[in-house]
This record gives sequence, C-alpha cells and structure tokens, in this order.
Amino acid sequence: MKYQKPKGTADVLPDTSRLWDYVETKSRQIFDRYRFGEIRVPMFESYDLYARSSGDTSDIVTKEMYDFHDKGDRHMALRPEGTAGVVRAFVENKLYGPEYPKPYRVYYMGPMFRYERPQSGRQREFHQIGVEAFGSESPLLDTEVIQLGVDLLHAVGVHDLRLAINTLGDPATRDAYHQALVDYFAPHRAELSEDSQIRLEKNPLRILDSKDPRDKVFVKDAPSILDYLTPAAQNHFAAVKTALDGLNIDYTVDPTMVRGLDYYNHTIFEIMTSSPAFGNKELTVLAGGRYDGLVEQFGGPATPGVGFGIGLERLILLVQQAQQLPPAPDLNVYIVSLNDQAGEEALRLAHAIRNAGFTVDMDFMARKAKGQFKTANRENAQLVITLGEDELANQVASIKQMATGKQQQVPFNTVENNFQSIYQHLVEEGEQE
RNA sequence: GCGGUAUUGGUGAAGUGGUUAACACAUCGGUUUGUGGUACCGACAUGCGUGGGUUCGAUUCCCACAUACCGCCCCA
Repeated sequence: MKYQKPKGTADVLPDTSRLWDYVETKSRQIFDRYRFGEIRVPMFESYDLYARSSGDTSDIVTKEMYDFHDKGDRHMALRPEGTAGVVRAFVENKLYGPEYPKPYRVYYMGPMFRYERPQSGRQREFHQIGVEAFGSESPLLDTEVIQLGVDLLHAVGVHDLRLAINTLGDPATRDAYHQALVDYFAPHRAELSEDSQIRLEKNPLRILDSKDPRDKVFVKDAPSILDYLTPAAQNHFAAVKTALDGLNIDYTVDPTMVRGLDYYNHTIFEIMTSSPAFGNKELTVLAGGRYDGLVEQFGGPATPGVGFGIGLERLILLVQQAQQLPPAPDLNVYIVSLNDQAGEEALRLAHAIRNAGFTVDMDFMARKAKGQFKTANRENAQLVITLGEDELANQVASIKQMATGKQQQVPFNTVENNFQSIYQHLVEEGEQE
C-alpha cells in the first residue's frame, strides 16, 4: 500500500460518524440550555503557550508535544489540550471586558494532538469536548460545571457514573502540602520506585498517582491534602460539596486525585464509569477543575476559571455500548434504469424528487434489473421506480411499493411536479391500512 | 523513549522452503426477454505489510523499517 494514515490517527467512516454526529448534536443541545456558546480556536499555537501553561519544567510536555517549526522558523505546536488556547483567546479578545456577561462561558469540540506511542484508547490525534467558564470564583460555578458534565453524559445515554472530587487548594495550601509530602516521603526515599525518587524532587504530588507497588505502600499512609487546606480553600471545597448535595449528585472525595497539568487549583473532579466497552474496568471519561490564575499568567487581569474536558473517542465507545445506533435515514426512492437513456431520465427524476424533499438513490453501475432491485432492497427503499424502453416511450414511471410488491404507472409529469402526493398515496396511506 | 505480539484477497481466515495460496462471507454474473427471497452454477489474491539478505528456489528462514494491538513511561 502506497499511503497509510499517519501513526496514531483514525479514519471515521460513515457508519461511525453518525454516532459522532449524534454525540456532538446532543452535547450542543445541553450547552445551549446552560448558555455556553461555542468557541473555535486554532488547532495550533505557539509552542510556548502550551509549554508554559502546562508546566514547562516537566520534560513530559516537550516529549509529548506535537511540535514543529514553520517556514518562518516559528516554533509551533498542535494543541495538546483545549484550555490553553481558549484562555489565550479570552485574553487576546479582551473577553474580560465589562461588555461581556460574567461568567463568560464557552465550549469547544475538536481534535487534539499528542506525540506519543499509540496504545489502548490513546492516539496521536484524538478529540475532546470541553467547556470553560471564566470570571467567577463561586463554588456554585464549579458545581454547575460538574452538573453540566453529568447532564451531558446522561443525555448521550451514559449512566452508572461515579463522580470523584478533590481539591488542590490555593497556592498557600499547595506549598504547605508539598512540604508535608516531601517530609513524609524523604525518609523512605531509597525504598521508593526509581521514578518516584525523581518525582520527589520535581513533583511529589505525582507520587500519589503511582501504580508501582513499592510506592503504594507509602502512599496509603501519606498525609492528605485535606489536612493542609487554608481556611479559604476549605470553605470553597465545603461549599462545592454542599451544592452537590443540594443537587443530589453523588460523589466521593478522593484526596489522592491529582492533575498532570500545573495550572489547576481548588476543585478538581473526574467522572468515571465502567462499561463492557472497556472490559468493565472503571475509566475516566470526563476530567476538569478550577484554574484560577491561568488567565493572569497569560497576561490578562486576574480572572478565575473552571472547566472540563471529555475524551470523545472513549465516550463514543460508551455510547455505542449503551444504546443502539441512531437508525440510518430512510431511503424513499430507488430508481432502476435499464439502459443509458433511462439512466439520463433517472437522473432528472431523481433531482425532481429530491427537490420535493425525498431521499433518492439510483444505479450508476449499469447493472441488470435484478441486481438493481437487490440493491434497492438492501438499502430498504420504500419505492422503486423502474425506467426502461416502455416507460420512456410512454413517458410514465413504473412505481413499485416494496412492502406490498404492488406496482403502478404514473406519468413523468406527475412524478416531477407532484411527488409529494404520490408518496402520500402509496406509502403513508399504505401504512395506515 | 523502552518492551511484547502481530501483519495473507473487499471481510473473516487456513496454509507450505519448491510447478494451481484452502474454506467461508461479501460482491458481481448466470439458471431464456425488465423486478426484491431461497437454491444451484460461475467469476473473484501472477499475490502473502515494505525493503534487503540467506537459498538452486521464500509468502514460509534472517535483518531492518512501517503500521496495528497490548504493556511501561506519561497522561492533556
């Protein structure tokens, strides 16, 4: 084969894209109800934008960034996540201005990229649906965003959700907790995994997320961030929990939950579900949190923000598992043509009938009548129009109702000008009998 | 970046160091003129991911590369 798709990409073919469309359409309906508007931002930005927002110290960022130098020798990167670009747009378009209602709420959906080795559920090009809400510190906004996520998942038929929440607190909290973790783990340094020994230097929080059994022994009794919250952070978290209770949204507090990105603080949350689609393993489909301070870091005025992202590929699998595909659209008419001249007439009639609002297909392979009927049958055509020498000579179409097998003649004229009434007579009234 | 497994037609696949690469599904055609199902008949990989090598001879052995899947790292 001469060409193959780039590593880690996928072609979405019509059968599956119907499912994508379904999920996207449902999502938009939910966003409308919550008054989130769509924002479309570039699929690539300056490399520095992503590197800085994600935490440029981590070599992870450079390792997984899909970056390149353009012809002007600018260092660019395909967007690895949605938030950074949206925050940049928020600042650049001065959306913090007084003329915009606060909080300023947007959603996006589209491809993201990361340069890594493809494996289970991970591709180099993947898709996310995400939301961001700027300008309010209210814990009620955190809660509304969570509620939005839950609603969205319900809307596409994904149930059995588990919401996990945690707080990373404010900067003072993080500093104190950081120190506490270092104090706790340092004496066991030699007993930790090699990776965690490095994490201890760079980002002790990540040790909590380790899968290595050597680390888990100590993680079990590690200090909890909940004990290091400043009063303000504590109040915020408590208010989120109260609001969730008020909405009857179940949740579990997971004090070991962390985020890979540096910009998160205060509330972070994940929605998990287990499904046969994933071998009944519990997997996260939605993750988000608060990122007060990010707008400021990007050169805007101090503006709080909160949002989440959903991995679309994963969600699609869930939806596919949870419910049957939305049915393919009906084929109203299939036109069988028996010679070249009839083919030309078929083209004309097809156009007229389509203009009347019906779906029409016809043969382009010069196949025999039997073969064309087979196709019509396979595509579930309601009506089949046959055009051959006789029909052309008499300027009439033979129209067959596939359900009953009855066939009758209708002048071309009527087919072209009043197909609606033919259809009503043959199909809709037929159904009532 | 590291490791494991895999790669045969439109699809699912069997198979062997040597003159015709099973079988099934799908598709197309036929079983007398232009009508859906079934049955029966026929057609359908000069080719076994790509490039090298070993060999008298490779789809089968070896190497490299590509891609896919599964792990590690990491996770946006």
